[in-house]
Amino acid sequence: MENYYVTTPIYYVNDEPHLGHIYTTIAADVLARHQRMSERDVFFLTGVDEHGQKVQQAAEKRGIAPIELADQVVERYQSLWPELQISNDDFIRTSSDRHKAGVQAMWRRLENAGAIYKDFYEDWYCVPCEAYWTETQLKDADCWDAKHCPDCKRAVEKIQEESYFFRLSAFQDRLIEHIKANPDFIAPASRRNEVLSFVESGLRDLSISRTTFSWGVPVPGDDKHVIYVWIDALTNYLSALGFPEPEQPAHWPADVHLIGKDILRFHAVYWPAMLMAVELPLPKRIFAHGWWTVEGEKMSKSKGNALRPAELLEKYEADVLRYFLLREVPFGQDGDFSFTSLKQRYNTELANDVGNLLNRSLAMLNKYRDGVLGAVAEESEADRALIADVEAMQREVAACMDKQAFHLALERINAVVRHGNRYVEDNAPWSLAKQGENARLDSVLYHLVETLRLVALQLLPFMPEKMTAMLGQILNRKVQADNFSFSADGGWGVLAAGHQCRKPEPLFPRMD
RNA sequence: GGCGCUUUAGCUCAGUCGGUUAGAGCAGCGGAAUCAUAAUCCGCGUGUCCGGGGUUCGAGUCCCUGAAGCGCCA
Repeated sequence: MENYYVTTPIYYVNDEPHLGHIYTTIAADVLARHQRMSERDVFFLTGVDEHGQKVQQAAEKRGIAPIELADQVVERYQSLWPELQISNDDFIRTSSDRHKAGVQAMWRRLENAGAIYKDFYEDWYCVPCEAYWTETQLKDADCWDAKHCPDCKRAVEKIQEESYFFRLSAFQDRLIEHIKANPDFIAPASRRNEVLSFVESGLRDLSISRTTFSWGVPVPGDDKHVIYVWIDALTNYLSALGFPEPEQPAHWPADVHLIGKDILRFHAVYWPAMLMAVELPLPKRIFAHGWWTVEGEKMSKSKGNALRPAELLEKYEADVLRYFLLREVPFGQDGDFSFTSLKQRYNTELANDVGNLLNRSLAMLNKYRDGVLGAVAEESEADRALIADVEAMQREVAACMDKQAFHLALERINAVVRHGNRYVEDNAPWSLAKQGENARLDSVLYHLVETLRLVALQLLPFMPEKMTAMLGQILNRKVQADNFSFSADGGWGVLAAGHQCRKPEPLFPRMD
């Protein structure tokens, strides 16, 4: 079986879960579920980044140990994921022993490869932002006199410390070569351009250790130093797979790292360079998605308009959120979360189109045929067109998923649903029933139910609960989302004549 | 300041290699049907394709230039 490895970033425990976190994780989940249905050996990883000065200071402020603070926030993530139907195979914590072992092994291998050296580091640091600023950056931002952070305007501290460095500059040419030779390595294309121009403008070596705080993984053989965020956090993608035992885990390299655009450089430049240094294969793809605004406004703490996942889940079912987030905005672009728009998509696409097609089809099957599917005597032109459309949808959705084009996949599925509704009008089963044309009636109803079944199968990764319910109505048995595969269930004609369907129950009741 | 991207119907956007009347969804207007969650289906768009210049038999699609917005870097 072919492997498939998909990751989210590890989320920083200084932050409560918000819309951006659930967005990335839902996207990863949909990919994982789709690939499992395509019978690939899927490993879907998410987790948390617990280390760093910010967490250490926040914990001190509250008078608790960093690990206690981390435990509290970790709990929020770990209880949230099941509610959103997230099917991750593992959850990595950077405070875990297995991760620390992986990070220290990574460090040693970088060291053995001659990619690490010790020097002095001098810079200006903003603690709240965890950002370093050079003197020129402060001057350019007109912040030099006041000595404050160009981002948050709070005070920056001068920092000079002994530090280990990673020879990032040594990998500049190979990175450029790799990005150019692999057009799909960084997506979307606009991000790829940005990374390329960043690398081409010249890379500086990277400071990779700190002596100013202790909450992290110690540098092997030099306990004064803690390994700084890059090597610590990025190595999670390997440590979760057991690295360094084996040195190249079976699921490596990752098929896709899903990330927010804010951490693109770390994933598309630092991480590949590190992997080059230790001679491991690079991830096949890095996809940076966009940001959400809420009702047209940027989310921020001061505005208090950040959407809390727990509150959203009180208002909407997980599947509805999953659908909306991936349908509303092309993955990779920024988008706006508005309740009006969510309701409109729900009512038009889910309630009116999918839900109602299911409902009217099963209602007619029950009304005219006691819920029992008949045989298809003769295929009409319209029947063949419908089948061809369903099969084209299956191919095209698979292609979309390979490109993380969720919105296009959903649009394509919706097109089949609309075709189904048109097919109902064109063939008017109610007239066939009235005129006693039972052979044709059976055939039309069969094509509808089979179309619905295959539509549900394609939507299953997006809306596991809703589609389980839909398949339950069609198949008339208790079903589980992870028992379906495209090869076993995806063919046209799996349902046999004589099959009994349930009476319909509204799947997506209209919102007011 | 450098590099890049975007600007197409009321709204959100699609338009591959330049080639017949520039498309989709939503919203709006009109009609049909009645199986259904009053849902569905059909019909209806004379849009300065941001402005200006150019290349070409022909440009939304290529080149130059200007404007507005955005991103990355400095």
